Amino acid sequence: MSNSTPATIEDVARIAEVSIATVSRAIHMPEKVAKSTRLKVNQAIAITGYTTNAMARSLRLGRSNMILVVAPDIGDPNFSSILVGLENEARAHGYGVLIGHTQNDAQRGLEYLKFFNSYQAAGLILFTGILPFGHQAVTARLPPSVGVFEPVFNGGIPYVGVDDVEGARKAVDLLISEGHRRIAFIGDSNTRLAYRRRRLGYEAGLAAAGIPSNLVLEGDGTVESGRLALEQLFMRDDLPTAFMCVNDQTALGVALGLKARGYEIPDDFSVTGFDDIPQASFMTPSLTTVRQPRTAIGKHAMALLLAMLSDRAAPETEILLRPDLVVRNSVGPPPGGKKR
Amino acid sequence: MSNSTPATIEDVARIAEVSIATVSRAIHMPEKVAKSTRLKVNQAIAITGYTTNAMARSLRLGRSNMILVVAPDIGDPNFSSILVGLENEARAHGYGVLIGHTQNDAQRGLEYLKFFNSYQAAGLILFTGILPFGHQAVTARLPPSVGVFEPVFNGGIPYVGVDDVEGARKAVDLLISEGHRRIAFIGDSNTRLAYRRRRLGYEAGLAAAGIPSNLVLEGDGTVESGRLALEQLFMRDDLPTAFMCVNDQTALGVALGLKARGYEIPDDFSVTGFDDIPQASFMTPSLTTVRQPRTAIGKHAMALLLAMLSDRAAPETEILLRPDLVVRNSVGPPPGGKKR
DNA sequence: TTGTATGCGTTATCAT
DNA sequence: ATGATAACGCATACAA
Repeated sequence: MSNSTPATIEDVARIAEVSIATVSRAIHMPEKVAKSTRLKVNQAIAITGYTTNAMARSLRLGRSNMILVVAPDIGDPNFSSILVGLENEARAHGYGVLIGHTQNDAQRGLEYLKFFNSYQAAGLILFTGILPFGHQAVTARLPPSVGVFEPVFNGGIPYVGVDDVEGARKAVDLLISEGHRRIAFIGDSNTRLAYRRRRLGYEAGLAAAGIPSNLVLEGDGTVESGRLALEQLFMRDDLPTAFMCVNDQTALGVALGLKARGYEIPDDFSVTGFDDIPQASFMTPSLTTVRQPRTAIGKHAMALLLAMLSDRAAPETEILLRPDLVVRNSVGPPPGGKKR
Repeated sequence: MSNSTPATIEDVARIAEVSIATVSRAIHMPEKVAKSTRLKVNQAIAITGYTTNAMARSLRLGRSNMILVVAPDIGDPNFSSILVGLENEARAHGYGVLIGHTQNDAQRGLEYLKFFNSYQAAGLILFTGILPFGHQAVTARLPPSVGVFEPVFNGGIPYVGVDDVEGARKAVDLLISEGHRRIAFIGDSNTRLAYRRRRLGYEAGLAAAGIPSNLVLEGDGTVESGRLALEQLFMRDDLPTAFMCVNDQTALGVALGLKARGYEIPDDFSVTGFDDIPQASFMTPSLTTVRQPRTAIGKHAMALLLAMLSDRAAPETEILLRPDLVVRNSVGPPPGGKKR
């Protein structure tokens, strides 16, 4: 059965009593081979337990069936669920997933470019908003690539993400429908497009309800920044009845700060987040937030990349998935009751 | 600069005006080559931006420098931090990390054996406690493999984990030192060795303090099972003052159940967990638990595997890292106050 | 429909 | 210290 050295195409050919060319054809172009021979070959494959040597194949083809997935931080809790989608889709099409994380280190990014080259990877999935390798030099002829979450700096690379505007809009709309009029937005001043779009959704919602622009504070997306923003608001004595946060971490910070000051959520204040990270459902109160369909994003990103590899058709440049509002317990009517 | 087709060893040889054999030597056995030639070669490499074609190399060597990491569920939040350790260590030694998840599906496991073969992976990191491929057939000659968290069923494979007994011991000892005497253990009836060991630590702690064996309930490690175990205890009207849980999920379930019944933690009951999953620090109250040094586990596992690959020395069979007790706010003295 | 033969880029063996 | 060359396993152009 499993002999010391893996069976090669020659072993199969010998047993099937055909040439190696025929074996190769039987595998890759079955219709070009007589039914009877095909049968013999398949039997021989079964007997030997033959598996194509991917290295030899890639060498011959000048391209491997591996996809390199580069993320700034593979330890990010959001990353794994995306990875699931990526991996499933890749595997289903006979591709392997090679992972690497850059730790936001440009040097490391360059290393990965070499790596990519060395492994003749067929394509690239990019998690960072920016190209991990020096833009200028490489941008010209980049391998088939797909971004996840947001456009890759310098453009030209299609990406799969979530409709942040719509997601944010759903959150404000909920708040407004509960009767809130003074709604603060705790944003993220980083340049990530996703964050800017969430703010856009917030503003659009306000505008649609005829509410003049409200309080916007920019943090940096961390728990701490949520807490800080809250303190600022208290200092300015300019309190909203609801806090709409650019992500769940920020919302967590706000919730923690509110609790520390002795307030109850959602009785005294309402809070919403964005992303639906795992702990969102375990906070007290559990957080009303906007869910990123992570596995689906991974799946779509990989599917798009694979499509680019087979067709040479110009890919869609942007695929936005529909985010869902996850209603939990951090939102209620404002203290004075539902205004209208 | 970055030409349409990557530079090969021949390009380098031509520019350096040496043979390809010399280039190869200059790279892999620099001491066997004259200093002056070495210099020329290095310059040529710099000029061309040459990177070894990993496919060709692997084909020639009969083995690639890729490590296959197989986990039952790469979406598990615990997985990513381990992955960081694995990836860093691998990369530092010039290895790539190929990932796959079996979804606990035996069929999928078999598929990965083929995959492993096809990619000529140099080694295997196993997350499951059991071999993903049919044991009997393959066990005989398995590739160099290392388990993570716990021994791989059927043994023979070294693994890196945490000292569960010691970790559990630290938790009971804390509880005991706070004055608790009636300490329930909510376990996990699954066959995972780690879980059994945690119970062992619990019993050892009790024994050391001269406390007769207490209440042990077996769940299945889920949030729900924690809640259920709690209900059973209430039904039996046989309440402890502290709940020591086999993992954080279970502890979460217990905490939720306690809260639902209107009790305060840690005033009415103390609760401990194990693992230190991300949400442990965000629960209210934050959970006192035992931390798995995840990144370190990954790092050690990969280091061990790599060592096995270079030395052919028989590896240590078990590496147990020291777990740390993370003291947060879910433990206090029992209601009656610290006894004796 | 099938077989023969070439080359993909390396490393290692054997000469020199 | 260096060079020529074979072989790794495969896919395909070309011949039959």
